[in-house]
Amino acid sequence: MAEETGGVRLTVLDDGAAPAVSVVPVAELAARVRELDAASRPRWVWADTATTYGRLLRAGARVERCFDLRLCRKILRRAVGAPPPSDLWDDVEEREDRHDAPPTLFESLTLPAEEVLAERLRQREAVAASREPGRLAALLAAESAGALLAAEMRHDGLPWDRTVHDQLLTEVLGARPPLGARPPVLEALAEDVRGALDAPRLNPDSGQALLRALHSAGISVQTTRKWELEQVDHPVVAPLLEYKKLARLHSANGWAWADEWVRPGPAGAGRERFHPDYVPGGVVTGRWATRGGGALQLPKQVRGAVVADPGWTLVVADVAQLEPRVLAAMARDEAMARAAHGQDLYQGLVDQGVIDTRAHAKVAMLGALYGATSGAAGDLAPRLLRAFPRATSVVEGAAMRGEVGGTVRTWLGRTSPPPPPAWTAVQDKQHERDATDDDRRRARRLARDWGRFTRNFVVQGTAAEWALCWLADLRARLRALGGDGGAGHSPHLVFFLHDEVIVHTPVALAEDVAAAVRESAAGAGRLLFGEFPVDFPLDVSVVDTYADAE
DNA sequence: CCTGGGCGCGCG
DNA sequence: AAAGCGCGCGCCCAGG
Repeated sequence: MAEETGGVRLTVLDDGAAPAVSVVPVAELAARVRELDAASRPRWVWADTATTYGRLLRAGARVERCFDLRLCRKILRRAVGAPPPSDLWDDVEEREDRHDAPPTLFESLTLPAEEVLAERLRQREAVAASREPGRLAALLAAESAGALLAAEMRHDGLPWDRTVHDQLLTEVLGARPPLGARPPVLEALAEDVRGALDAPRLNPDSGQALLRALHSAGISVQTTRKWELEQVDHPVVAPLLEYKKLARLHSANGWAWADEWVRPGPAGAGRERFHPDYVPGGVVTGRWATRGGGALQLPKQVRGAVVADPGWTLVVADVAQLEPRVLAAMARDEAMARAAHGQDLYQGLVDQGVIDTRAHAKVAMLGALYGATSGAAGDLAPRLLRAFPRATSVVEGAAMRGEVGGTVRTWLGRTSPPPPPAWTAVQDKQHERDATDDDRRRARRLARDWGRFTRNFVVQGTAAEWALCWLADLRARLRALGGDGGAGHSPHLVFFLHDEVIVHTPVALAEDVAAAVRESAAGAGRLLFGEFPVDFPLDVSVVDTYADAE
């Protein structure tokens, strides 16, 4: 599918048949797409899902499957260096690399029909010629399914009760202030802070001024971070920490935020909608990012404003300890999979006698995934190595490749970026004749930094692939439960956060949805890791408000 | 005046 | 206890 002036060009490719080309006027597009999708469940191919599918959604059409050429190209370029450069795509890639593209450019990425077809062929050849075509193909399909879902969730929005939100804000901040002013409670707390520090003109939003005022009052902190302030015994600490917490709420998810991101919902829904702008593939590891609205940082404080429509409910599900489970599976580490059997992997480590307490198990495991070297995590690392040599070798191997400037790949073949030129320059410098100890220290430090990145990349990236497979399968199951998948009357996904989903569903279907969520999780595990015995247990709650999910 | 970096904190 | 991964965003502040 390619957009043209006044219409959209559809080219139907059927194996063995000649391509059938038609140009559909925009006014007829939705009906035509619905008809084709129902008749033959095609895989729609287009340059960019946000552009084209966004338009289709607004016109009232949903589709089952697609290839997002822009996202697939990004993956393929890293993974196999193909498809080859092309002037038409270079612009897109450059803009993405520079991160300075105005959103409007992204939102209207269209290409000539010939280019869409040519690019699809180039990508198909690149996959076929790759080392593991099956896995890469699965990754491209999952990425594209994610793109469909992101567009749908953006379009449908997250049910949001502005009244609850406003009450919540007013309760803790006081009445809404004029634009740019502090709410009364914040102003009072600022005054308390000024009094306690004897700094009458202090603006507590200024980190530098605050640090100076703390020092003047005889408080010797290095930073103004929360955890450091918590160690200090001084009357300023309580009001200052409260100020920081509320100031954050006010600026990040306050009234101004709601004005910008919450809009009226569909007619008859009764509830408004928060419309975040998800960016599939926006993180190097394959996780989604967001652009505006901060949907991936929706604080627990305001989750009470996420409320189902009357007659509807929310099914909230999250995976317990996704990343260590993914590591066990990709490493084929059966000992670790045994410890991961059941709901609580960290307790599993204790029960298997690997580590003494659950708290230690958590610290040690996260340390292994992130590359902690010091503190409790560093001390516990040898125990994990002895208990789970296979899993350990996967992350250690990834770290070693990163430290020497190599790249690593996720389970399905998403490839890490090479280190930046400045990194390589520093590594080269340390071997020159006039290199100083300082140069060598710097090079080693940067090498270890990059090693921690590649170490985490393989696990975080594979976890993101699991989550995409989970989403794609769940989306299909929900469509089957609810007819054509329109958001008006059938269960649909409204939120996704790395290892957590929210489905908005008519109350009568809540149990079916909960079952679907579990089946999809099991299916994602089998799709990626076959019969390797690793569980992906979910915490599922059926609630009226997100705040009530555990 | 705008822009980019640093900081701090929200999320996983 | 407080560093080890990936992000976005709002705020200050220095530099142009």
